[in-house]
Amino acid sequence: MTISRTGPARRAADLEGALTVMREAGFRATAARRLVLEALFAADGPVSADDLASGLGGLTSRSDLASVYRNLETLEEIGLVHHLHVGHGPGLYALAREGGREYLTCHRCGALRALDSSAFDGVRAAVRSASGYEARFAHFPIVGLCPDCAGSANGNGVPRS
Amino acid sequence: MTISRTGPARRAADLEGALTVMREAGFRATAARRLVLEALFAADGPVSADDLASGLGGLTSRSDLASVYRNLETLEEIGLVHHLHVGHGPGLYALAREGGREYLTCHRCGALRALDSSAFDGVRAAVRSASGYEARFAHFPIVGLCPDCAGSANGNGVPRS
DNA sequence: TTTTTTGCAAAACCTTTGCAGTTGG
DNA sequence: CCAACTGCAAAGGTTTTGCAAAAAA
Repeated sequence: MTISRTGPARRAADLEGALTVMREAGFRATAARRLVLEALFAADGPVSADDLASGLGGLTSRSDLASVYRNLETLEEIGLVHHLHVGHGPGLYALAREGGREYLTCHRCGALRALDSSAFDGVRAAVRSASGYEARFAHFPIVGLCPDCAGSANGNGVPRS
Repeated sequence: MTISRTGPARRAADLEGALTVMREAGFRATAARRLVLEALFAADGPVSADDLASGLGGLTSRSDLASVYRNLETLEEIGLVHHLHVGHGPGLYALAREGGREYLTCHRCGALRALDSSAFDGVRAAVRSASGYEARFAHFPIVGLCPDCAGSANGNGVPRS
């Protein structure tokens, strides 16, 4: 499957709530899925599939990378998870939130900033007026220079993309 | 090398002009570079390294993919070429243009639209006001629904990202 | 001649897939 | 019990790298 047909964001308060949602959606509550969800709840921002499979460096238990990918896809179909792509790195996954979040990332320092979708309404209007496109920054963030990097002069530092 | 330190856009009118710029920058004018440049001049939009190595499907001569990648990197350092990333696909390369171009792409149909950087000034202002970030859409385009796809209802079709 | 560049092959990186064995319901 | 799911291993697509041979200046 090449397409991830993302469902609407469905918020679960905790692990058990998420597993209940899974069962209601007709999926099984397996150990592998529990591990992925535990790691997602433990993470404090979007993380890679490899981070999740590695147990976030000791925070949670290790699991199989292929299963993590398969389960992330399933969780995303259900609407419990969403993912985005930052620069040249691996895809990043996070628990979905009510209303949705969209992102900005700094090409100099790699900072990733998440805002509620509504914060981008003005940007969307500007894009619409410039091009007619209806922009979304949930899956591919806006890339630019963050205020910190813009502040610290310009010629030094190691750009990340 | 992980970083492509893009030089300022430097426009060359034709193949020989581009090779002259290369020599002035201290690089050799080799057959492999000539092939890459020929293909870039022949292409009518951003194309992948593989497209270039394959001779654009018969339009130009085939060449070695690894050399194409190395030469694209060199050409980008010099400022003759720039590249961007669209969705999940391979990187796309094009000859640089005066003033620079930035992009929008449609996540439904894959359309890629290039505009002069100045067309994005309003968008940049909106991003600055929402977040303080100084946005650039030259390397990672704005992703959204193009007017055509937005027009043709919404439920069908095959999304490309 | 000598330093740069090439072409091939192999590796690296992220992600997907095939399949036999396991498990949740 | 049996369809859904797992874990491993292998493959896929893009890009990078090592290295001996070739070629530009």
